[in-house]
Amino acid sequence: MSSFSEEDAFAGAVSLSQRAMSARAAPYLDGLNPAQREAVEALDGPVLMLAGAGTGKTKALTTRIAHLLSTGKARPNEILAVTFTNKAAREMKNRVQRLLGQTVEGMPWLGTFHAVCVKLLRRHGELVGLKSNFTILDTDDQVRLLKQLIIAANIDEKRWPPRMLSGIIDHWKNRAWTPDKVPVAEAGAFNQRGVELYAQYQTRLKELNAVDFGDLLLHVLVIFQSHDDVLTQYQRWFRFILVDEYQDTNVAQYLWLRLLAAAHKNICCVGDDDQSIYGWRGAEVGNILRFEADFPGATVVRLEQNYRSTPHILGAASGVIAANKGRLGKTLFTEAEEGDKLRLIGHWDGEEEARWIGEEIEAMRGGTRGLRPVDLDEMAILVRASHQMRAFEDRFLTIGLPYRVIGGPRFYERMEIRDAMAYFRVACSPDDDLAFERICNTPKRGAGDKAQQTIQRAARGHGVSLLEGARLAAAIGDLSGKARNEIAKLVQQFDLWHSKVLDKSNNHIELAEQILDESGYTAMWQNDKTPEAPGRLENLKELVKALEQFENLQGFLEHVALIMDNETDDGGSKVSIMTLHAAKGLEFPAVFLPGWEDGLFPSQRSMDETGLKGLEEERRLAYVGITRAEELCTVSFAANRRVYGQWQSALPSRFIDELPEEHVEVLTPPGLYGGGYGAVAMGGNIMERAAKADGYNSPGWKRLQARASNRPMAQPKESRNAVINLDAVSAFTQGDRVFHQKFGYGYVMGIEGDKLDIEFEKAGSKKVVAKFVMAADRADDVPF
DNA sequence: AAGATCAAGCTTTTT
DNA sequence: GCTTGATCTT
Repeated sequence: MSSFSEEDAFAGAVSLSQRAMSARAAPYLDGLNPAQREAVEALDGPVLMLAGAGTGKTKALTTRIAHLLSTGKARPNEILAVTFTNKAAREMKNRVQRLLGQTVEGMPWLGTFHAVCVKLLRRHGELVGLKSNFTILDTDDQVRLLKQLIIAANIDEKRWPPRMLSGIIDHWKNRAWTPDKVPVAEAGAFNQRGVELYAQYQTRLKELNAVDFGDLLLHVLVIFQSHDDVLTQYQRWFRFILVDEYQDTNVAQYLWLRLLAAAHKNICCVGDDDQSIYGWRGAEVGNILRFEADFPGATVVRLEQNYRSTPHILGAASGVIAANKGRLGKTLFTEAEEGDKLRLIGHWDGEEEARWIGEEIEAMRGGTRGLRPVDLDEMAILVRASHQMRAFEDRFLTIGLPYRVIGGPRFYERMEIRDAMAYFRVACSPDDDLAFERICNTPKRGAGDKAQQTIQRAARGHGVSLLEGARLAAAIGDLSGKARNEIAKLVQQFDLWHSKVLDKSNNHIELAEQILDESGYTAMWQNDKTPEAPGRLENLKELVKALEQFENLQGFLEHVALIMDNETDDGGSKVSIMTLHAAKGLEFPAVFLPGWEDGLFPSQRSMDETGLKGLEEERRLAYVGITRAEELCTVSFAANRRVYGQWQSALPSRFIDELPEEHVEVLTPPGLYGGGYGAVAMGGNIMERAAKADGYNSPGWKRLQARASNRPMAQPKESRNAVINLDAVSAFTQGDRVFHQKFGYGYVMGIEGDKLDIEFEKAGSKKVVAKFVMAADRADDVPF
């Protein structure tokens, strides 16, 4: 079977004039250090690039692509370059273009594993029983489907939640186990019914002409394994393979790559075993550790010169990671100036930690810390678990410190976006039962459980889609009055919308707006009085705007499933708050690492579930955290913390003991040290170190003291922005109705300095800096 | 069928 | 402590 020709399947136009390029010198090679240069120039055969944090990995990788292209070794469409995130793929594409100083048309095979697999599967899906227009389910759809199967199988969904099954199936797919390949030892998972349900789920997906994320890879792998001709074609076509973040690959991805590289072995894997932090979702560090065994004679290049951090930061990070066993081992070095030591500070509780960090950020911003003034964009707070973020959000909201949370709910995962997408999905493919089910009673159409069961029955009885089932049920009269009318109307509307989708002369953006308006979906949110409603409407507008970049609705839906990132930065300088996981690949001049307490970090659960393996992964997380910092890294811990509403005390993280003393400066909060609870917070070993470092004479202590006496900041209510703030305050009087981004609507109950005491309708009574509040009647005009 | 009230459970996250 | 889902009530 070779149904494709080179022209259409790999339609990446070759815009580079190869001969001209190869004749010229390669200026892009000049900026490389010897190791990077070696990694770039070893074009043939297997290469493992062990790239430590901040060693110019992306530079080496992109230069390698540029080199492949400009030497004429490969055309843009003959290079397979896979990443894990869209962001990484985008960045790579941009940098290759910049290196070559011209647009590289094509590179159609530079993308995420999933995006590449979608492309392959659209073409060869029939080999695993898929039509080329299959839909991609996200986790939400997946779980709802599993729930139906669990109920149908008469299993108590309380004891055996769908999420759990979804996790098990994902795990199996990560390991490249189709239902027939699941080992007996594991098959009994989920109340002995795991494999059975897995098989049913796959059957159901096939019926729906749908795949989940795991399937994208697994199906392609199965095709490669069972269709030699197809595999051979791609082995020949992808003449050079590059893999980013190799330490994060799972078994399925590993097998996939190994098959593709088997013939020519021109595979270059880049990664850092010390930064493997995704074991819990199937990544196998073993893949990178085993590379040389898999590809005998591989060139192994170590990138060890770090261009990011100061020696102290690097030293602290190396000290921690050294405690891990089974590393490939790298010794990072830098030519940077010594800089500040990593700073360590203990606090009484989580709130105080947040307060201290807030003040520290303000001080650094003003240049008070003895450093240059640091912009908020240059600072980040990296936490282990997202619930830690709240303390910071609360604190920063109160003191009026702008922040941004990275991660969080992604745009396309938001309820209103998913609802809107479901409408579009049914309009495009009336057979999309999952989508229909989602919006059938949203907004409320009087079609509750009972009505939906009737529709289901009608559909199943006649072997048709839910939409058709609804048509039948409404026609026959199985539905009660209100539901019947409403459903009949909805079916009619979908007929109209579907015909408009098919009619190419229609503008898809107008159609999308029409669907959202006529269905009553927009109105539903307009009538909603909850504080989130305006934001949701804004998101819907955003969604419609995103349509502009696509030719039609179908095209949009196809792409959206794979693009889940949400990079909406509304300008303005802000401190970033994110998890350590989200911080991988990023860097900041100043980094705060709060919550270094045993149980929280390293996470108790991680250690309980996977023992030493888990602990080592936590340690790598610590390593990732420290190495994000360029100039200043501050680790902190709290003696007490409220977890799920309960106060709990904890000991400083064991990772703190692993920080080499010579790279650490122990800070003692002014006025707290020796004051009883400070000592408690510091714990025994930390106390020792504090004593050795002679906290009272350390530069950090002096700076802190200097700051405390110089800055009026330390006294509350007399902020440096007093003028501005008072201006903001004067805009309000008691009793005003106001709107706040996070807390929603409320009434001003009192004014205290630059803060307003507001009774929020949803959030209760809060004191908030005036400039973060607007008059309620203006709230509707302001996009946020 | 829809709102209200109550119990349970709770890392890390990309596609 | 707070959100989510399931059950109860009208």
